[in-house]
Amino acid sequence: MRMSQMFGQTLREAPADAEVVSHQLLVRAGFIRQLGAGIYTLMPLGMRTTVKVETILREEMNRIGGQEIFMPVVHPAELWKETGRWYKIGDEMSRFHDKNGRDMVLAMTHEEVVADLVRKDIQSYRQLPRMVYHLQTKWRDDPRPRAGLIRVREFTMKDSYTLDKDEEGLDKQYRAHYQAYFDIFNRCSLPVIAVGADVGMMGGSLAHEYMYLTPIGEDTLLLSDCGYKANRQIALFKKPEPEAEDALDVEKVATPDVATIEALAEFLDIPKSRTAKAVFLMATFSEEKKDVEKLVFAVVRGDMDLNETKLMNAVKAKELRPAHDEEIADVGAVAGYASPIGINKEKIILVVDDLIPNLPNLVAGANEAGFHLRNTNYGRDYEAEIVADIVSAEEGYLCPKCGEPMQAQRGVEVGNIFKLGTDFTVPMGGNFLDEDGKEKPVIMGSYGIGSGRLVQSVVEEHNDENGIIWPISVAPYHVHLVGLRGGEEAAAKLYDELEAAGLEVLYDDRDESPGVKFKDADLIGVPIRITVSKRSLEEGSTEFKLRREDDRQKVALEDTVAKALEYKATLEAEVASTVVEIPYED
RNA sequence: CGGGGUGUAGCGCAGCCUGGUUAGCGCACUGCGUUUGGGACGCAGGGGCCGGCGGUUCAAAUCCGCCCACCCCGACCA
Repeated sequence: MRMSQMFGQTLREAPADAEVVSHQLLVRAGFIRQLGAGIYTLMPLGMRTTVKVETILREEMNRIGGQEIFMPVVHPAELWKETGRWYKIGDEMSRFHDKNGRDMVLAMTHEEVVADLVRKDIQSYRQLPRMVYHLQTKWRDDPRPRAGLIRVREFTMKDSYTLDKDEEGLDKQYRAHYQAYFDIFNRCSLPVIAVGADVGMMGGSLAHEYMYLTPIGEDTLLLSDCGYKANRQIALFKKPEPEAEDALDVEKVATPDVATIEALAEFLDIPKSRTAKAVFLMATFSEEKKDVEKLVFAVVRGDMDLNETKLMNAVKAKELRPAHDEEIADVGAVAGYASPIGINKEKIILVVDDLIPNLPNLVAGANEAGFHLRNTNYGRDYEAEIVADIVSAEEGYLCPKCGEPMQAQRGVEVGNIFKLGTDFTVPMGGNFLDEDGKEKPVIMGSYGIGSGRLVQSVVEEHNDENGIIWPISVAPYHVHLVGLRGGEEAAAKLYDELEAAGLEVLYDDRDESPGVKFKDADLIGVPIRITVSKRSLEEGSTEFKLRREDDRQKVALEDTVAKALEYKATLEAEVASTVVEIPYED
């Protein structure tokens, strides 16, 4: 590509609304342009890198038996009504009517379409196992797009789906993905870890998330030196052992204008850990066809944070939202001064963290504005319907496996794998006839990688103060050829020769000063730079520089193509050497 | 959805508080000339419904109201 002909330009300054380095660089270097919140155009450079990433995705999916298909981005709503997700998912799914007034949806994901294919095309166990995948646009009207391509509303995803006749088959395909995903990220030179994850709205039994560890990540992970690692949504931890203490009599104390745990601890001069915190949430349950809301009253130790994912799983709700003050008052509780003692238990589901029964003499609300109770004791003063772990793990909490303090780190979820089971094939009738003559639902797995998020994560990992430093595997070009004054003719000839040798070359033939060309080369970040100038030609040479290194090297003009091929091979071999077997961890 | 912030040329910004010539600066862009190994210089240019609507006023980028868009934190999220 001759730069003088390329659509798009580099920017000296990044737009003010780009905060994350990788976002700034992708915009400045001319890879992406924003169209709206969470909606981006891929420019020629961004497109080339994306194609590189997608090629890797295809190769690795094909390698484990994937068959590429292409499913639509617009779906009839009927499919989503069949699995219930039409009702379950809120604003995040965009809906519209076609000209006949039929409900349509923009695809957020494709489980329903796959299940529909299953019921149309799979009849026998002889047709299993199978694996299909596609690369397709997804639309999720996310409440908060952010950080460039890291979190967008419209994005391209590689999603694959496995179809099996039994759990063993699913496990086999799941493990194949587990390894293939590491291979994919390694080929992109992106370091990731796989962590246990909540199955969330996908349902199913087991899930891993592939996390790129970085402060710009939006998920929090808990990591232990012993190897335990999990998303905070589900991370376990070892609860502290409280000191034994005799239960004392309940005592009502006036606590005027003390409505928070902080204020309460200060007012009574006690640690927050000696208080019980009450949190109210409205939970939605499906009963028959209707949704029913019920107030969940959760109690955790005052210094700990409620984990809504754990709570949601504990009460088996499909949705949780903060309760309004009126809803809290309706059950006889007073926000800020609430406790389970003396509450109308008919109307609520009381859930107590499993640490609470071991904690004697906690301070809790009196359900009366301005008053708290000292020395409340679980079992004597109240009992809960559910006792479960409903607290979020934090930095420094003890590892559930080894008991040592854990570290909290942020991460970007660049991929995930799910054992879905029969959650989609049962409601949609995706059955097959098994060897034993019985009809059974096909067992599914679902596996996703967002290509844009992956591209930006690579940039976040590989950059310096001058710009991007692409790994050669996903670089938009292999070689950035800089032609300076006096070297135009030789550069143009070299450009043709390099391309003829199979190299992808970005040739800066613009009428610009050397400074501008070098700055742009650094910004765009192509791994191998070759400069041809009057100065170099006087010595009969060209100048090589790797983007990631500072030193330059003179190479005889006639050896330039060979040298470029050699560098490319070396860099590719380096990347390839990182692709290794990763032990599978549940 | 809650909190905070920003909308003035392609990008970065000043002007607004205290209303009043033709709305300004840097980069980018066009032409000419000089320059040429790390974002050059001179001269001459082009480009703006000052986010939108409404109001106050003789007069609004500037004051007031409503709306919209975008960004950040949180909530949410396969």
